[in-house]
Amino acid sequence: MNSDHAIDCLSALAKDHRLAAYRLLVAAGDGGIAAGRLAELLDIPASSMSFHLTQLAQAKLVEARRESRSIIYSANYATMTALVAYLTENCCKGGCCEENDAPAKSDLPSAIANKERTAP
Amino acid sequence: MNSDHAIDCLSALAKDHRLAAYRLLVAAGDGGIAAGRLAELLDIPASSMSFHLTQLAQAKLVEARRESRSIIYSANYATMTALVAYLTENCCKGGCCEENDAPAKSDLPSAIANKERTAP
DNA sequence: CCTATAATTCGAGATTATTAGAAATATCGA
DNA sequence: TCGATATTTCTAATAATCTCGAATTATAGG
Repeated sequence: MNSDHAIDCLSALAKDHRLAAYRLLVAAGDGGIAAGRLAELLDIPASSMSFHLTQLAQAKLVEARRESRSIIYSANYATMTALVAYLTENCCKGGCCEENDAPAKSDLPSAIANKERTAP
Repeated sequence: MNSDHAIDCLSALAKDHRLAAYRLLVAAGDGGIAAGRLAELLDIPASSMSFHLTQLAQAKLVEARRESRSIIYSANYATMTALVAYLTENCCKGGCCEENDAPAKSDLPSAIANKERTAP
């Protein structure tokens, strides 16, 4: 996971409808939930649900499979695991989270990370 | 951490300038970085930097302290720890992340979580 | 008190996201 | 093939967010 993908994931989860949908999918497990059923549960129009599911799918947080007329969505746990690892490794250095063995090669551009003060 | 606060945190981190700023603050440790220096490092106007720092502060991901004329920002690790815990407990159930001892009382409204199908 | 420095707040414009109905696509069963 | 169901794509309106210069507030040092 690089910071661009992390931002995609964070954006995808940063909206109540989508976080709720994602949590329902996690709770549902590998069986997943059909798009229309999710729209029903969240009480939003099918086209809006489709829009949100596209965001989650683009971030690879969920996967879709067709099953007869329905399209069944399910959580992609690998991406969430990678997101949590990214946050732990890049955003907790030395401060939070119990252990920090992994050095986590930074993708902060060195031009920024090492930039010098103009007037010391 | 409830889902509202989680969404605040996710939104705050879901923008490149803010994620970069947060990561710089994590790297800087408790010493923190002054607002103006962050603006300089990220190459954006002070007013824009201030806008982003306000978002991070509202989510409680960073803290501000005045030090003479400067305002020094530093990462609040407790919030990131809580966010990672929220994601692990509520968004990984049974699927990702090694262990899942904590049952994590859900704040999914039961009206949604338990809603019945209209046509079974 | 005055000036310089460091930040924030204000305000308006630009950009990006979200919503939702209507139209289009795909599947199934008769 | 036809009609019903499930979903996505298109479209346009609405809403939210981001940007940044100008004005404002706070601190420090003559």
